[in-house]
Amino acid sequence: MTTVRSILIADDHPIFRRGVRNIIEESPYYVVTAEAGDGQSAIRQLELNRFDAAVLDLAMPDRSGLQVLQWMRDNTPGTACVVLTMYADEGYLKRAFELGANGYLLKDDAHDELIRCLDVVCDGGRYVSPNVGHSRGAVLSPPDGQIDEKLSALTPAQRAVLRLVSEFKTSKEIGRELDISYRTVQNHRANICRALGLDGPNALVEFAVKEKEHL
Amino acid sequence: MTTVRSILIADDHPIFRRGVRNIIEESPYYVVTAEAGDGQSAIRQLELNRFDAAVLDLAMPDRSGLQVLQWMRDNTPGTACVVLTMYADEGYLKRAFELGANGYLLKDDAHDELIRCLDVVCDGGRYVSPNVGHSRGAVLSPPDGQIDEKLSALTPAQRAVLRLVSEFKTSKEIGRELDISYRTVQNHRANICRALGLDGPNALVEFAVKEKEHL
DNA sequence: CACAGTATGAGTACTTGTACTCATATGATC
DNA sequence: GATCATATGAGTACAAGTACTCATACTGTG
Repeated sequence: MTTVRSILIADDHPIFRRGVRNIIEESPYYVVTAEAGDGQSAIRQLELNRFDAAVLDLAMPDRSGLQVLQWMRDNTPGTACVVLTMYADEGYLKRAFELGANGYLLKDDAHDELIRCLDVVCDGGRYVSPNVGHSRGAVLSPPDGQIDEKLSALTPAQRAVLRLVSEFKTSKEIGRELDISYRTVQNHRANICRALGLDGPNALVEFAVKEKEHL
Repeated sequence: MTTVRSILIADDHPIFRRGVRNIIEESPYYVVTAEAGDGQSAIRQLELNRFDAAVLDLAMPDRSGLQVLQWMRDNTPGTACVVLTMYADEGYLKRAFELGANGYLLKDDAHDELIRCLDVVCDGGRYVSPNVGHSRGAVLSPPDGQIDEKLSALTPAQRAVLRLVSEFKTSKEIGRELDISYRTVQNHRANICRALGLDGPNALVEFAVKEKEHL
C-alpha cells in the first residue's frame, strides 16, 4: 500500500459515525476525511471531494443509502462503496450489489471486519459479511428488488398518508390531521396498495412500518 | 473533581459502544472500565466491579435496560445510571426514572451532552436530554409505567398470539398456524387488549410491533 | 383547447379487528 | 368435589381496512 486512503462515513447516528471513525483510524492506511448524517449531505460531500471509499448506512433520512449508491455508480465510479447495515437480508444485499456496492457489512460484525473489508474493496475486490442471509427476523422481501423505484413513484399526498399509516393511525385520524375526508384517505391507501402491489388486511401497515426509514 | 471515575457501557452494538467510549475518554475525568453487549453480562460486570456510573441502552438482548435498571436499584445503589436510547418517549422516560435512572439521553444528542450528563449524575443530580417527549411519532404511552409487569401477566397462549400479531398476521393466519379456530384467536386478542389496557383499531398491532423485542 | 395526472369526495361490497356476551372442557388448588 | 384460571369455540354488534366503481376540480403539457 503506497498512500493513505481517504474515507467518507455516512450514517445518521453521530455516535455510530464516531465508532466507525475510531475503528478506521486505528489503521495507519486510512483516514476519515468527511462525515455525513444523511443521504443528501453524503452526495454533497462526494461532489466536493474525492474519496477512495465510502461507508454507507442504508437507513438514513433525506435519501437512503441505496439512493446514494445509485448516485455514486453514475457519478463517482472510482470510489468504492461499503454498505454498513443492521439488516442481514439477502434482498438488501442483492439490491446493494445491483446498485454497485463493493462491500456489505453487518454493523455487529464491523468491529472486527471493517478494516479487512476496506482493504479488499479498495483493491477492487468485493466483500460480504458472514451471517448475511440467515437472519431470524422475517425481513421485508422486496419482490423484485425495486422498492425505491416504486416508493418514488408515489405522489406527495400518498407519501403523507403513508407516513401517518406507519404511525398506526386510522384513516379517520389521518383525515383529521391532513384536513381531508377520511374517504379520500382510504382512496389514497387503496391507490398506494395498488402502486406497491400490496394485498391483504395488514399489508399496508406492515409495509409502512418496515419502510418507515425510507419515507 | 478529585479522582477519575469508572464507567460501564452496556449496548448491543459494538460500534456504538466504541463511539460512546471514545466520547467519554475525551474527558480526563472518566475512564471506561467495562463494556457489556447484553443485559445479562451488564449485571455480571456490575457484580464483579464497582462503577461510578453505567451508560445503558434500553433495547438489549437477554435482559432489557429496564431490567438492568431495576437490578441496579436493588443491588448497586451507589452507581449512577444514564439511559442512552433512541426513544424520545416520555413513557420510557418515566419508567426509567421510576426504576432509579439518574439520566436520560437521546443517542442523537449524546455526542454533545454525554460528558455534561455524566458530570451531573455523578454529583448526584439528574439530567434529561432536551427533545424528549416531542417526538413526531406517536409512541406507545404506558398508562402507568408497568409494561413489563403486564406483559408477564399474559398467558402462554396469549403470548403466542401476540408474537404472531407482531408479524402483521391476521387472526385467520394465526389460527391456522396455531391450529385453533380464528374465533379463539380473536378472543385471545380481545383478552390481551383488556389485560394491557389497549383500545382502538390498531392498538394491539402497534403494541405488538413496538414491544416485539420484549416478548 | 384537449388531455393526462393528481387530489378530492362518495357509493358499495366484503373482510377484518374490536368489544362484548355466553358456553364448554381441562387441569390445578383448596 | 367445588372453585378458579385457562383455553377453546361461538353469537352479536359495530368500527375499520380493502377493493372496486364513479364523479368533480385543479394543474400542468402538448
